[in-house]
Amino acid sequence: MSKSSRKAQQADEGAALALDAFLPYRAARLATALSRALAAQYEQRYDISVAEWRVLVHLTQQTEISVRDIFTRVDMDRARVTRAVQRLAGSGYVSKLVNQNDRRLVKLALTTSGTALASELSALAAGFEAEIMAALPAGARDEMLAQFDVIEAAIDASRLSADKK
Amino acid sequence: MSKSSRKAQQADEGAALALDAFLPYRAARLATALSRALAAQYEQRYDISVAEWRVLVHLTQQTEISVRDIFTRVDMDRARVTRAVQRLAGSGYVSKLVNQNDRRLVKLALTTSGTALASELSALAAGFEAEIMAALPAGARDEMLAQFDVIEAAIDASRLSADKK
DNA sequence: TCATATTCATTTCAAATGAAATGATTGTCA
DNA sequence: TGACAATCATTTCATTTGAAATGAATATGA
Repeated sequence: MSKSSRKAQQADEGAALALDAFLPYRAARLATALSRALAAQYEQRYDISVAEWRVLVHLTQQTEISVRDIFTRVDMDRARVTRAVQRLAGSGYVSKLVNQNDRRLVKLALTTSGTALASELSALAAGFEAEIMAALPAGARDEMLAQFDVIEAAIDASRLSADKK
Repeated sequence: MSKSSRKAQQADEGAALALDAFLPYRAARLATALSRALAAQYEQRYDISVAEWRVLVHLTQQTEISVRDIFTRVDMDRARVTRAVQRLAGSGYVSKLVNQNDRRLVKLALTTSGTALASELSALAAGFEAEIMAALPAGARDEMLAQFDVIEAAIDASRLSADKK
């Protein structure tokens, strides 16, 4: 079907929103494409879900951390973090201790094997990203991330984001 | 907590992957932030889900279309499209007829009220996007979408994406 | 033409998801 | 100090999700 023939099928009312040029839709599509492609690299090989992967990587950056610390920073539901942590603890990748300063908190940390796994996964992820980003000019990635920051800030700023969950 | 104090907590092994600078994670975060903020604008007001919204907008662009046409173009599962269509048909926004040329296919189209709703939603969505994108320099949006195209193409090209669902 | 394969939409079923409830702990303030 | 509110992690429960199964229709090719 040619592009021009499409016009004949256009709905008559008003200017139709072009979904392919609509940022929220395109962002969602990009995110699932990236997530799927990356997950295909590690899911079966390491039997790790996306949520578990995020927790693992997060623990690489900050250890001795609580469930709350993770889900506030990592854009996941509290329940999802709890479940990911349970599974990682069950597999021996993460240790769970009670924080003695505040016994409501859990003190999470990578075990030795967890650290090793996180290293492997980080390398895999970095390689994946490098391979993908090779298709773009040099500074494009950082520029893009900076723009993401601006957009997220704009969402927070305007009361567009309602009350946030 | 200062940025430098974080260093003390860093795990020792290798270079930690910075999640905040990792594109797949950032894309996912951006997508959910945009989706949530936009959905907050219409979900309760129109009682429409994200999936239904996508189907509706898609029908604005091409009418007389099948379920398959939608889910191949719109990055949704076939089941999800079927369900969204069922709900839209139940609400009287979309008509479902059997395509007489190929009776396996469903012929979807917006009803009058569906067209009206789609117009309202499109306007709402366009306004939302404009408000958000006002935070970025002029050409930034199109440039970003072009980069998304490149990234998606790179994912498809490399066998990184396994066999695609 | 007939048998088989393929394509389409839907349904089924198990797993993932997240909002709200729960129980345990700590903070607040009278 | 003690009552009440707030915070944390977990669990519960209803909903959503998507992979695979199903059934109907069409395509293929012997």
